Amino acid sequence: MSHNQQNFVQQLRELGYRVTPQRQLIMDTLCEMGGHATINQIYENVHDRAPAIDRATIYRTIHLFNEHQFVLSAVINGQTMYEIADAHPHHHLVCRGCQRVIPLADHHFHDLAQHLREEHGFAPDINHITLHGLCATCQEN
Amino acid sequence: MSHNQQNFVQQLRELGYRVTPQRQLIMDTLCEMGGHATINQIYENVHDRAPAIDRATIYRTIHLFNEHQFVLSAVINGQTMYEIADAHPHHHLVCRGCQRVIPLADHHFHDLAQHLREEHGFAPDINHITLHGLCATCQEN
DNA sequence: TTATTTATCACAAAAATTTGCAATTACTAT
DNA sequence: ATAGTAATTGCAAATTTTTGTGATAAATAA
Repeated sequence: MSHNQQNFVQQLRELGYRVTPQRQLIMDTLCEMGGHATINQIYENVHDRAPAIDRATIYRTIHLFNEHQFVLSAVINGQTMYEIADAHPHHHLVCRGCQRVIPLADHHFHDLAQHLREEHGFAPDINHITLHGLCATCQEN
Repeated sequence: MSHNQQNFVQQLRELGYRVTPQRQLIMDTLCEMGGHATINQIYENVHDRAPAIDRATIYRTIHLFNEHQFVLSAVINGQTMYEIADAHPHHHLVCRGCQRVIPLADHHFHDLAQHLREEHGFAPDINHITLHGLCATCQEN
């Protein structure tokens, strides 16, 4: 029932999709879960409230949401994690040594994004970029 | 049998892994395939030459190679693609409208990488970054 | 409201990926 | 060379993800 939720209903309809109880519940659940969640965690949360909802519906819905950027995805430590796209774009550095996730402010990608727009006419999705690498600690080992 | 291959054998041993015929054949195959390949394409190529090699071995081996950056992965159009890590780092812009893949030269990430190193002590893997977004053509629609 | 249309759903089946395990084989040290 | 050891493999089973399909229900128009 958040502000996001209102937009979401309207946008779904504009895109020609139907607003079903399943989709609304899944979106509600995602909002309440907050941070990163796996498909299975999402399923379990949804299933607690509506046991009849099938896994296939979770998969199809999350993919639909992701396709239209209602939900963002990132592969962290081999697991695909999903997160609601909110008003605070942020990025992650994932260390492949210790699997630590370091949040990164938005502005670091501004120059790059601007360059891509100007030189390539390409509008990058820069709401949620995940870069992998090695953190300071793990570089020493 | 390429130059890569020599390094690869040595590096595998240094990391404490064994150099098996399976691993060598999979590496050979990846070298010969060149560009992006799905797990299934890799399996089929390997299977043609060595039918006894199981899919599980392909999965385990590709994941091992990816973990140690012998092989790079990128999710393109929902499919995970694998590619040998070669001497020519490059990046991709993937359009989520038309699924077109636009190659991008290495130097665009230099500033960003330097910043991450200096400010966060983080050493990013910038050999093969994939950014998603909308290309010039698809933005008009 | 009610009827019509068609996207979406639950279920089942298929396909893809991961995991457990006994047999094999690469490496190491004798 | 040979023996010892431990990682790796193929196979089978388990798990996860995707897909096909008839029944259901959301949107639209009368």
